[in-house]
Amino acid sequence: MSQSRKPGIDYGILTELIGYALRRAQVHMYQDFFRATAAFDIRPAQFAVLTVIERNPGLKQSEVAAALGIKRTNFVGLLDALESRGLAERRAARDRRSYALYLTAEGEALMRKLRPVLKAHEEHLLAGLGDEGRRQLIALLRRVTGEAEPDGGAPRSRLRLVKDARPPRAGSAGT
Amino acid sequence: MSQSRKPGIDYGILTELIGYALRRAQVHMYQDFFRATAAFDIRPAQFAVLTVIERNPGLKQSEVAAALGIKRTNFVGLLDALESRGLAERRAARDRRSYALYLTAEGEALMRKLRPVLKAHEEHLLAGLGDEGRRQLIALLRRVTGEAEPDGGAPRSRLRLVKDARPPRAGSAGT
DNA sequence: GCGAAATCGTTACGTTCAATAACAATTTGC
DNA sequence: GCAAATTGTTATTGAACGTAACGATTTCGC
Repeated sequence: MSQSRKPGIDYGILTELIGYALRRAQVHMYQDFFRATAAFDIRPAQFAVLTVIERNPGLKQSEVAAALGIKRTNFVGLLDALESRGLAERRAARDRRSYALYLTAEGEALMRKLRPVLKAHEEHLLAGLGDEGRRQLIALLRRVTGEAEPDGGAPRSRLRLVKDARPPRAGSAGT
Repeated sequence: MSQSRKPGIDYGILTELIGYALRRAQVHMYQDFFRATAAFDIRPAQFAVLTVIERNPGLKQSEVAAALGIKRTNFVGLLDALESRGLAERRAARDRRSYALYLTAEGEALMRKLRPVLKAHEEHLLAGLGDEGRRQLIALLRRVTGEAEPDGGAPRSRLRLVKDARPPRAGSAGT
């Protein structure tokens, strides 16, 4: 678990592979997520589900699952847990094959408490990067997954580097 | 699996959380890893183990496991697989409780073939970032896990940003 | 309309990954 | 020399993720 790089070990090409650095960083943040949310007993996937339901009330299960890249078969148990904890609920939909998903009042209250906790957890863990470092990191990560920048981008210098700066590539983060 | 962001869905705070972007990027690279190495039937953890053994021949199991943040109980099966494929071997060590680990000739040959494949896989997937973008990304990721820069750093501008650049923080990547 | 095909949620199942507990063999410390 | 620690191992558990199949319902082609 604690996979800090051990001194005296030669990691060879692993030091150059971004995939490896990515995995390590992800494990690191994952662990700190649990540390930060220990009082709430919530997992990252559960938080993501609650967020999507909260912001898009009335979606059906398969839509929420698809939005998060979760197989709908695996989503069943995930939602069962949230529903039995009284955080989300399945309501009857027009299409009687499906359910429309909503947060309960309790679910919304939890999210109001959880959001600042998670923001603080990230600030805590990423303090060393600085504001611009954080912006850079998230922009780079989005490029890795081939996403465009979310609209909300202020027109401030967004990914300009001191040297080797590249014009935005066709088909990716455009204007 | 294919967790591209769906249009028409409001992801709320998830768009701001680096942990979420990190997980998505990691899944993305993980999948491309398998695509790139399909002909070799090797998994990321196996590659990491082979790398550490190759660069540090003679280490004992617990040392390799610790270097990669793997529990030694889980390392047993991992190494069993590599050994039964003839890629690595356990040799008797002075301390008769332990084994000294080495690559076989076949293991070394595989690594010679695998390294360029993985470099190409990363270049392919990260082409959109540019050289400086890749350097930046790996530097930022290392900071997330609280590591110092590996020595090999050329004195070229290493993490300077156009604005909001911060002096290197005490205890992290100092010059 | 009506029957075939698709969609939706669900169950059952298998695989992989990571964690804990316990144990035998061996080495180390006092 | 004997208690304590280390090393590799097994057994077992739980979580995460995938596939196959099914019943209920809706949609599509005609």
